[in-house]
Amino acid sequence: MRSRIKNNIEQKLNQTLTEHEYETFQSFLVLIKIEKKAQLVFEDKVCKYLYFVEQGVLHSYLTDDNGENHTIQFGFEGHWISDLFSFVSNTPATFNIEALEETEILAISKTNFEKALQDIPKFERFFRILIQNAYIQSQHRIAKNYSDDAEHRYLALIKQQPDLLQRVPQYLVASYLGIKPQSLSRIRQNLSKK
Amino acid sequence: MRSRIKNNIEQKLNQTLTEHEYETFQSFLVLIKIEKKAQLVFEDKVCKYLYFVEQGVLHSYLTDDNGENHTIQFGFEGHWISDLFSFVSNTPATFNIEALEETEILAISKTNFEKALQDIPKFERFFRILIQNAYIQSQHRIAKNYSDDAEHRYLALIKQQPDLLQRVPQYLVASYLGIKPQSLSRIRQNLSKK
DNA sequence: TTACTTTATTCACATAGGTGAACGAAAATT
DNA sequence: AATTTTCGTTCACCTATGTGAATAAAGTAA
Repeated sequence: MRSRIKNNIEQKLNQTLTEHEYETFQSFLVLIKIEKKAQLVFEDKVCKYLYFVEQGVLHSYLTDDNGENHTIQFGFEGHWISDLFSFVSNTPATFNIEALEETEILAISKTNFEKALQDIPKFERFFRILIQNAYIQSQHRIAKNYSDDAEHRYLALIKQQPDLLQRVPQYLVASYLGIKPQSLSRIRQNLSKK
Repeated sequence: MRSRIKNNIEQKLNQTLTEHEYETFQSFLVLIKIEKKAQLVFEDKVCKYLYFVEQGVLHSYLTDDNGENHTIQFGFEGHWISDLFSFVSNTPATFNIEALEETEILAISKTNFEKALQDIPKFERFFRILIQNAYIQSQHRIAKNYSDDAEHRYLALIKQQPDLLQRVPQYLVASYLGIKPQSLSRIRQNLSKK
């Protein structure tokens, strides 16, 4: 299996993995292929894996009391996605995770996750750094949501990820920005007038 | 030094620390006492420590392009606070951190943080769990900001932390909720009519 | 190709929250 | 105690985004 995951780990650790370490870790992973629109994690069911996206895109979203969906995160190839709280606490998930394209994923179960942490000392460090980066991003996202209006958030997003609108439908981008699709249309219209 | 920090660590690890481990870790910490309104971390200066609040309250906030402050996080006793990105990457902070009361803090420098990770194997795990919890909270905060209006967020906040308004001024609570002080006043007025 | 479904746009109107000012109350300072 | 500063409230008006409907465009299936 030739995977992006080795690079992902080595880059975060800032050191290479030995053959043995990588082989061991690899043996903990399961390869999953799912169709567009297939659902990987269900609200109210325990999320039993951490997922690494090998190829494709997923998104995690939550359904609110009005039945509306809010996209919390996109997971493109080379990124990890899960309902972390559900995973670590064995409680029902609050998020759903669904494929936006035909997608290949590497999944690690909780048992294997714990084995990896025990058997390969570097992995405790790897996961700390992985989560640390995710946390930092999350804090900055909160900060931006407080200080910038939707137009600025949209511009920043497409600047940072120019291919986003080619990969995911616009109404999900709107959802991720915290606005309605009509509002994103309006913003785009205003921008095109400028 | 009789500190809350031992409990904090043992509770997250779900196991006790040996005398030696705790002594070692303790030797890495510096006790700082600061006055109300004293500033611990400055936007644009590198944040060189992780802080554990022994007694008192701090808040981290960011100043936007309009010169307005947005409170990102409160740090009450028993919690950790820092500008994590600045700390790990040695770049200027984006957040300020300031005391809201006379406050006692335990600070760990980057050098000592790295020593702790190396010398005490449990600590890599401890910090992973610490950050993991913070990340999970942060994700849920983003989710709630998307699905709930300011009134619901306010009610959830004071339910979860009933003494908050006794400890910090109302305009900072408004800021944390992502609204203006006048709007929080209006919300409270509406609620009192119900 | 045709039919069907999903997605994007536009519009008129509604609403939550922002703005700036005025005021009083509380807290800090002298 | 007197003064000054900070904080919370209220109000009238404003603006960004939401709402619901109509329509068009794009994508998918038959």
